[in-house]
Amino acid sequence: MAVQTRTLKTRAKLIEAAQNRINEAGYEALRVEDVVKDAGVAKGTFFAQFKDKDALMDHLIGGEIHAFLDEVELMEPPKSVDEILDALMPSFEFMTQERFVFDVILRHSGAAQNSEIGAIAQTFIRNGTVMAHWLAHGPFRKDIDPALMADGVGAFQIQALALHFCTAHNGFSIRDRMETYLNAWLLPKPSG
Amino acid sequence: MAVQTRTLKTRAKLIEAAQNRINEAGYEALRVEDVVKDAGVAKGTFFAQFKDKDALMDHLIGGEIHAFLDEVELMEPPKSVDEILDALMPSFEFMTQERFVFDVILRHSGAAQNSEIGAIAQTFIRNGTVMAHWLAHGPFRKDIDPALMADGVGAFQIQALALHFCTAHNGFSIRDRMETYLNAWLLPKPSG
DNA sequence: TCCATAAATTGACCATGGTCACTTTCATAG
DNA sequence: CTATGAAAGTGACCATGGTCAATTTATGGA
Repeated sequence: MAVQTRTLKTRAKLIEAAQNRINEAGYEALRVEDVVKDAGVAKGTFFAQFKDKDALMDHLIGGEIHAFLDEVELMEPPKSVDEILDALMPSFEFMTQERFVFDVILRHSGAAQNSEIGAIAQTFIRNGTVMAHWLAHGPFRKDIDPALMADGVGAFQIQALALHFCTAHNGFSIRDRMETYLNAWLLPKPSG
Repeated sequence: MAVQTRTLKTRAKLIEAAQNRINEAGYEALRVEDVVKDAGVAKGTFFAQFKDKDALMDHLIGGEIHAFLDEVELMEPPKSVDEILDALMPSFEFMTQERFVFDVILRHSGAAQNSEIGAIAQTFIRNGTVMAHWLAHGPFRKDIDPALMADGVGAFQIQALALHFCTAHNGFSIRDRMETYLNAWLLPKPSG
């Protein structure tokens, strides 16, 4: 039998309840019990809709990041490292609003361990595609594949975000650190 | 009053019990209840010794990585990307033995959120120091700070390990992917 | 030696994510 | 319209990490 309308409504209720709670108290404070109570369904129903709590987080956080990418995709390809950073900063701010959020992103960034690819993992792929396109058409190094360059940007992104939460490495903002990384990665000058 | 001998013995018993369990069934299967039962202490005692289960994991996994670094520090500075990879591969194998282990490492790599730096975070710092020394003395690009180069190697390391667990990106081994990354990062040829 | 105080330990208890046998609701065939 | 099987939903229950007031044990001074 096909999926019933009922199911979609239930799912929507759960997502709305969760989003409201998050708007009130942040991601970390979200409790499944609160969500099902607000949504007016039983606990088991939650887990019929989402494999686990993390799957809901993936959906919600992934959704936000996708929204940032919607903006980003409308932009002209950047002409400099600085312009790349202008494009990336909004999503960086979202990702660092809570340590918890970044942890969820980290867990899902590599990819879904359970074969099916989640929303967050998708954003990384999408991000890579956009970035590769940009890098191929901008004033950056030409000795390596744009896809590889994009891959590297992703790696440095994670690194810069991770160090942001690190007590030891402070004094540098994420943007400053990213600028250093990207200049060295996208505009190497090994002769000078 | 000072720390009592008792405490050290208790801690040692807990660590030994945990390590035995891990040797039997792996990291993911470790249960605090089993550990305290084997060690012959109450549950509360565990949490007097370790802030939480993750702190024990940090201690044990960090310890293993430190052991790899002990080996690595005895080596001659590598003369090529290939030799760097020879040095790194053993710890990569440890880190990828279980998805769970890699997740713990990820969580602690950035650094301890709770101000005090943990064993895994220490290994990343130590790794950076060794790597910076190597890179400063090897046949690699000279246009950027060795510490920055080392930072980048760390970032690519995480990336390569993360992609290893990614369903989508397979067909490449960690070593192959790292080789591509490091050649592009340490030996850029933007003119050719 | 004995007491006072701090350190260490205990285990009942709690918080919370997740499961599953059972019930209810829906869609469709006859 | 009803029977029937599948999909959806339920909530008591479980697993497991973590807490804390109460208890036991060690230490150093009088």
